[in-house]
Amino acid sequence: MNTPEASRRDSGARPTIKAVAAAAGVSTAAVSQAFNAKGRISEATRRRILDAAAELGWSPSATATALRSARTRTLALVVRRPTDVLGADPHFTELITGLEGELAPRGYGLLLHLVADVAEESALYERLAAEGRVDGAVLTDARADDPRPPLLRGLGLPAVLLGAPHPDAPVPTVGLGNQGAGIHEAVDHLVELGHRRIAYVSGPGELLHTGLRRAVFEETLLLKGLAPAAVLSTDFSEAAAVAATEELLGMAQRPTAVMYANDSMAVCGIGAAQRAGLRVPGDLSVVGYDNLPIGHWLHPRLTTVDQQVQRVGAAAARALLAQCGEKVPPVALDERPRLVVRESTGPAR
Amino acid sequence: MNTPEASRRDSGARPTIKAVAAAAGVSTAAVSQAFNAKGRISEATRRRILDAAAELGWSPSATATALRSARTRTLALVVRRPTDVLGADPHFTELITGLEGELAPRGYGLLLHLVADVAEESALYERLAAEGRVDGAVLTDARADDPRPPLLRGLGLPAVLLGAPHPDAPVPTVGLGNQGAGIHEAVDHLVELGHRRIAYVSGPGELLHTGLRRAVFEETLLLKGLAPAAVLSTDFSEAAAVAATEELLGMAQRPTAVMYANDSMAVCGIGAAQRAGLRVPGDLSVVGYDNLPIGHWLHPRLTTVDQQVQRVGAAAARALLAQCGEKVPPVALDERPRLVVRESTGPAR
DNA sequence: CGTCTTTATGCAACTAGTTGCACAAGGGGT
DNA sequence: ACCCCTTGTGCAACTAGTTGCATAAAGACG
Repeated sequence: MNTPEASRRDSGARPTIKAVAAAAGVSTAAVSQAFNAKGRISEATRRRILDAAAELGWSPSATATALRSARTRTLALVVRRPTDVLGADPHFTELITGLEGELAPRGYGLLLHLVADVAEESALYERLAAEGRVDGAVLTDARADDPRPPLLRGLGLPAVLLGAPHPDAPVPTVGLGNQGAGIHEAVDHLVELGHRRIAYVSGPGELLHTGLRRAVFEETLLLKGLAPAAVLSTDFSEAAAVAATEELLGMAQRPTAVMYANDSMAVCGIGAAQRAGLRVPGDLSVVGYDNLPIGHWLHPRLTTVDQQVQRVGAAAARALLAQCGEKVPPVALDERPRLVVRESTGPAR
Repeated sequence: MNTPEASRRDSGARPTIKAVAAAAGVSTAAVSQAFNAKGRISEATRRRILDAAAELGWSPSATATALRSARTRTLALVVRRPTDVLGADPHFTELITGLEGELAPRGYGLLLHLVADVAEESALYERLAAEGRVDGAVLTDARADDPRPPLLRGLGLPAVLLGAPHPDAPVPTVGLGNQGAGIHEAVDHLVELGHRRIAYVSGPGELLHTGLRRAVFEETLLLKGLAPAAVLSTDFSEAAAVAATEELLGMAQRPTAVMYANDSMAVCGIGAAQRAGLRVPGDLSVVGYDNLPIGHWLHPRLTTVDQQVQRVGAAAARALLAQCGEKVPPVALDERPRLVVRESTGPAR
């Protein structure tokens, strides 16, 4: 009834460093030193302090430590989500998995926020910085004239931007090198299958990665002496993907293959094509982007471009931790996005 | 070159309450009172202080406030993710959306953690509580003899458990009432369509909601004088869903309809059936659970059960905030899970 | 013109750790 | 036996706000 275990649990108030110091018969300074492996304490004293702390179930208060050190051991991830798109892209789940894998073992936490637009996102960073709530931030979806890197730099908040590495960006950029490689491969693949009328369904034009991929798509086709059958922009929503697909299928010379800016849209596109009575890949070949797990299990299995979102997430976490003063080896991202050929692409009719 | 704007941005160190007090010609106590609408300050002084703070770009340090008040204005969401399942279920994205919608406007943050199993999850709560990093936690996936509610109660950490409301649980449970209603409706729907051999693909047996739904499935069939064609348990992974579907399709008397414990598995099941040469719903009817956005866009569109994950998330956030001392009206969850009939179900052959 | 009351403001202690510096104790060398 | 040096430990100040209590200022009233 009165084991140390029980008494620890029962005491409403959390134990403080003073309680531990009293229990071990030392000063609070000694307790602090024992926990931080600094100063000079005998191994015996150290043991005794650690035992007392374990007995009381004490860990240093994150808040007090943060106040003193001006480091919260918390990083921010802000996800921008158009109000009309209900669920966020599973892409983010993958990214978070990659980030967490690096943060958790080092005692860092990930503070997640959802915002509607860039203005709200900027206001949030201002608040997070002013309140000192986080040590750094991961910026997703780099866009042309992105206001966030200069903003965060001005706020003195470490940050990494996900996307194509860019030499003179205000904040370090993390992403697979040669971002266009996957698109290039995909176009090659389709052309080799005999496709000549290939369309591209892009994301919002202001996002850099989407613009880049679209440009690579057009350049690669040009190298083959072909012109795009069509290039449509969407807001990444499922509804827009379906609408774009229907528009493509209604063309006088309809494309025999469509490449989508992400897997979610590709899946919707396949649905739209099938609903229109077309067979994939018999009548229409489809290529996605991201290599989400679900693509492997659909019928037909989705041909897509793997850009290792998790790995990029891990690299971003490392880069950010390094900026926060942690001694962390960087993750080498020497690979490039790669085409994963599955069943949604086939010979042109 | 030297606007207040610029000088604010340039000064490396964040301004403190002292700087604001000095700028406004008052004491730090007055600044604190101005920001917290407590004590008695003249409106004129208040204005002057607020202006000075705005000028300097100052907000109270979240860390210092947290130390003094013993409240961090941060809640934890721990997602348990089997190591072999790569991406987390989009279900969580919906849940997070619902939570964030309530937390953000009140200045609360969501600390997200991913863990491999229950042991790791418990250890994490112990650490979060000992370090005082969060004010409360959202517990997902209630399981039989769940160790987490008593643990969090012992740690003195407010919590809400998502799932079927349960009167004498150690922590409040938030979820739609009459959890079985959706399954009940779905079985009715299938039986009306003439199905007699209906199978159920369940999640891990130790999860309460999955066990409950499976039980309701069996009871409802029994009321109709039918027996389940089969009931299989999986770990919620895509691979397991495909394996279960293949097993069902290989039966001597194969089922004419399959109900899955979530949409992700249902989508994989449709893929597996189509790959086996069956048509959905012509040869096999499929019902999912969750009403993920993607289900609306597939071909065939997925018949599923809507359990309003976002709304439940919002209710959970409110319930937790109320426990943390915030004055928040509770969200009424008088609705029940409802069947959404789309195209993946049809008459039995 | 002094005293009482009301209102506004500041002082100082407090939250829970961390750390520079001073000091004490013990051992070894001369 | 004395001194010095090494090692271990504690005091007190510091991080950035918040708050109870004291006090000052100003107006009202006798």
